[in-house]
Amino acid sequence: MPELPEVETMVRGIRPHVAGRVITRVERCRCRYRPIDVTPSMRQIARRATGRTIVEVARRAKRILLKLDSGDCFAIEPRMTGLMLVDAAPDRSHLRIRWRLDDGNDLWFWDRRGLGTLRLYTPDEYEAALGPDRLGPEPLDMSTADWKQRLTGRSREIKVALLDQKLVAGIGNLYAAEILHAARIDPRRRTEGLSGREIGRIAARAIEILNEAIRYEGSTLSDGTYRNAINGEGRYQNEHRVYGRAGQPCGSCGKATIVRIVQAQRATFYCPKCQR
DNA sequence: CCCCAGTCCTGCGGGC
DNA sequence: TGCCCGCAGGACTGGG
Repeated sequence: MPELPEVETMVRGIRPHVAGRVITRVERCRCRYRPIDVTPSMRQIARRATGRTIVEVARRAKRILLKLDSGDCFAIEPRMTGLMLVDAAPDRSHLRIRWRLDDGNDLWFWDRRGLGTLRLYTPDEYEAALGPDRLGPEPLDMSTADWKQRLTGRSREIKVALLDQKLVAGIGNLYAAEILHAARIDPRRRTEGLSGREIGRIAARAIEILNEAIRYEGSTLSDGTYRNAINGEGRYQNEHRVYGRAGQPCGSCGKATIVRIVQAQRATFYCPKCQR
């Protein structure tokens, strides 16, 4: 499930192979599955992107950005099982989009479940879709004051709030659990009831956990889906303290057992002793 | 405002 | 051994 660290790992992995290259062709792959959601049409995309140079490879929240010399920008959203790869893939049957580059290499979008999306935005469209009105700030750029300001005015469970991409953009189910465990906050706590000190812990631990996960190249779960740009596995799954560990002893206190509950129809894992 | 259920989709693992 | 069903949860939508 690519979240911020996994998407950042993909961006860093493809960047040296892709930045500065000219797109000689962009096409849908022949695929027996339903085609992924692409806007505008593939014909329009090919017309606007062919012959263009990729001037920048970046990340916004959970999307990979390929900025072109025309000002247009590809935004690839992997959602659950999407991957960006260079001359590699877990298998060929789930390849979805191919960018042919002027050095003969191929950039691929691979997606098993096909929930991912491809967009080609003009600068105005980019602002409308991914600008500050639609998407919250990057958690790695947020201060405690930013968190306080954005958490006030509404009340809901803090775990649910962390998944709200308008509040903070890039955190998903796995890292929300790990951040709240590191911050020692019960995921069921209401945002209005959090003290300044507790919000400060969330701000600090979010940066620590996300940066650590980036250093480990993200989390490859037991389904093996997530891969880096050359089809290698992440290593952060070995560092998980709570996610997917229901029934196991908490790695921090060593006494309590990790509990699994459901919030907003998603699994939440936490330690009832460490997290209050 | 808040919360919930349903939608897209495929693969896998548990239970029988 | 084989089959079925539930689960995984990204973002979004519509209803209460």
